[in-house]
Amino acid sequence: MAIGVCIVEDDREIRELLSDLVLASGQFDFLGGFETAEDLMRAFRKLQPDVVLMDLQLPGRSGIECIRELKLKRPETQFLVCTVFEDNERVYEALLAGATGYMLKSSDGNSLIEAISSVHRGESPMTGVIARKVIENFTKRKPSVDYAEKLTEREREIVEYLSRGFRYKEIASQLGLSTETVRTHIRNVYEKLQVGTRTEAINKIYGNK
Amino acid sequence: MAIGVCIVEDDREIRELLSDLVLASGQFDFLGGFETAEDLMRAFRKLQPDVVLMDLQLPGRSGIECIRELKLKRPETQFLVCTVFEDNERVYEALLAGATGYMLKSSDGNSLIEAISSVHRGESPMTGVIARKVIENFTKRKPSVDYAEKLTEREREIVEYLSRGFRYKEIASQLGLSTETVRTHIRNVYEKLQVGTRTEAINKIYGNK
DNA sequence: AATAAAATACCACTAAAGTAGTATTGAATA
DNA sequence: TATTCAATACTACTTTAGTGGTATTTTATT
Repeated sequence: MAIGVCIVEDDREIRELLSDLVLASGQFDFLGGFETAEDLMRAFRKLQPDVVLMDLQLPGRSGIECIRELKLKRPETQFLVCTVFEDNERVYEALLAGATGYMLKSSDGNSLIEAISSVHRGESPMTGVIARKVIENFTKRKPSVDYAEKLTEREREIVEYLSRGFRYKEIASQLGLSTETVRTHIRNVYEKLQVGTRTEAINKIYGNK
Repeated sequence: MAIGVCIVEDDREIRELLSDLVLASGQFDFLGGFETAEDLMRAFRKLQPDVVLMDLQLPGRSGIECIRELKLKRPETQFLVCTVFEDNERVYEALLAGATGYMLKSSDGNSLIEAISSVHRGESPMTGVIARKVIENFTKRKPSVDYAEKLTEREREIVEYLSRGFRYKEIASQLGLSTETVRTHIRNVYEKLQVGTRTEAINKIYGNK
């Protein structure tokens, strides 16, 4: 069964160029070219594409937002960004949103065709320049602040239980405390972390984001 | 001025194969092949290579340790890993240590030659498979497919919001639903995952550690 | 055309989480 | 020694989360 491919690109000429490329290769099932993110989003459910070749700068909703939403709906679809930009910020955003490949419009046709197969195989095609940006971005990512350090021993202990989904009274009985004490500790933790719920606290400390 | 290249590889046959490749290309100034990390480290100061082609599994000190030390001494030198391994952990470690390219021994000669020029130009040559691992490593939040698969589109979407700590009514307004609908979806999610709280659901899907 | 699954929505209820204020005790420390 | 911090604990209250039952509409599938 052929790989279903959609293209989102506002410039008509480029869109047709890409469509021709995909069609001419004979390896894909071309499902359609779209001018805007909204157009794709409307058709997405019906088409269920395997790969979406996506420009980032679009009229209306940005390609990045579009990827974020659609990737949630259907994680199997691979989003291959194809744009003229290769600035750090955009690459980073796109990948965080769920893109798994990042190519430049200046790439030659064969590379693009190969990139489409490649993302579909579960790889992440990208140029060496972009790969370097990705690496720089993620080797520099430091654990910002160690929130856990702000907490006392007891608080850390309790947060650990919190993160496992224990109830206040369960934590209390585990640690031999009163439920009210647990409640107080948690209140203090939230105050220190500047959060208001269990989930926010866990995300802040264990960095689930 | 030609690019100065060193090779570190314990297998003599492969080392000579790589040396020949580098020499035959005519693009590089081949500075020497080394059997161990220690050997390179002794000669490093004198040679001041632009690019080091480096195996990771070596007798004595590991390639990763070697990169860590030498990259500190001379950041201009680009370390291009060339190994048989492409497991997540090793890729991650090598890049953190200061490698900027990661190729497989199974690559063909031309790709390797091109990769050497590429790292020297400030790019990060790597295969699509490795790029995917890098991306996965730094975007995290890889929902366990087994559980996520059991959920419908809408449910996955809502769980994502849940995991970020949104309240029912916040999710509802984000998605343009009634709070009661959100509540119903979440109830169904809990039923499918056999859990009873938000935190348990998140841990089951996104994996707590 | 009939059926199943997904998405939507409501009511009523209980349990748990979170907010606010306060207080006591022991240990460390300025 | 006076003070701060960590740990303990209480009352009283509001908000959010989770449970159970039910029902309508749309979309896919047989």
